[in-house]
Amino acid sequence: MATRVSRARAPAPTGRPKVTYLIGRLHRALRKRIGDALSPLKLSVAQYTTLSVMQSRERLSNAQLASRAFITPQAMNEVIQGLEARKLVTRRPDPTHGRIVQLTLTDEGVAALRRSDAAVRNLELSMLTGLTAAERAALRKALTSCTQTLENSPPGNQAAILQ
Amino acid sequence: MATRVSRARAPAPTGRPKVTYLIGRLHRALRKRIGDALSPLKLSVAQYTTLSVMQSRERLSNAQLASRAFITPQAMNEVIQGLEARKLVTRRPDPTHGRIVQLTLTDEGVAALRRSDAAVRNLELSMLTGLTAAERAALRKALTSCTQTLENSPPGNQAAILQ
DNA sequence: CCTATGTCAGTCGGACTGATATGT
DNA sequence: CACATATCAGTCGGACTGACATAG
Repeated sequence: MATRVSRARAPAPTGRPKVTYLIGRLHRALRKRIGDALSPLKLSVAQYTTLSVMQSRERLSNAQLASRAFITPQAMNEVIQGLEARKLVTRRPDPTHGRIVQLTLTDEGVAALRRSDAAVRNLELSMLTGLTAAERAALRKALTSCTQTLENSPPGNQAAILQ
Repeated sequence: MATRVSRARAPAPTGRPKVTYLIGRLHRALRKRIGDALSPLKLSVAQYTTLSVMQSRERLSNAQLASRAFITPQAMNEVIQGLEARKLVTRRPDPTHGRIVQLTLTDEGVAALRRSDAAVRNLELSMLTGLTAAERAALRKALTSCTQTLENSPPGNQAAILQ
């Protein structure tokens, strides 16, 4: 039979466009723009993010950086290698622990961070055009809430989220 | 009314954690979870997204699908190839245009979509735990606004958008 | 000729898992 | 030995650009 079932379908109780989808789409657009904005500075998005993390607190190990950026140490290691090759960070052994390598921003790294930060900030401001200050704050709060909920809930128990 | 400007540090008018960073982090966590939820169904996130797009309106061409998913036709083509290999979609030439290939969900595709939709919906609901209905609506609205602003603003004029 | 569409090929950034070496 | 840290190696999904053939 002619299945013209268009509106008989139960719409998702989460709202029409899934937040999942919106996040993915925004992420893609944002990544592209940031990549473009950062390309003159020869910085990748991951590198910029890492530099940002290093800004606030220096002398972190690779493992600590990875933990803060919520990626694996291996992935962070690759980012760090790129940054070190460009002399934006320095590596030196921890005086109290032979295996740990301390990472710090070089002066060049600080300069690169400052320049790229300006570019990203402009981009973010333009993106947030159309939202009031209250809406921006609410957006940050909502994104943070979602992320924490996801990261804290053990995998596989989405159905039993009662917590 | 101490509007004292601290010029020792960049004040970051966008707020402390950049929305950019929050989006990236949430996207990563979300992608991982969806991937896990979809792995029993042998579906990738991109494949699931594509199936979702096909659900609402069938008989789309690859170019149309790509446009709706906001990716390049080449990227969509690869996704479609995977779906066709798994017999979740069928391809047949457009009767009125020899070059265009119409794509439709198979019964298996509909079934796979339904099952994965349930999984993703559960995941999304759990993610949104902690947000009121109004906050969820505001989140959707804000994400949509940001995406449209980014997609509509021509590249390279971020600096022209004054705060 | 020009445009849109499909598709092959190569490449990329970012992240993952596994394995391994080493220091405490 | 257990454990954390670093790092090499391989792989992956997802997306991109370029090049090209073809249909209208």
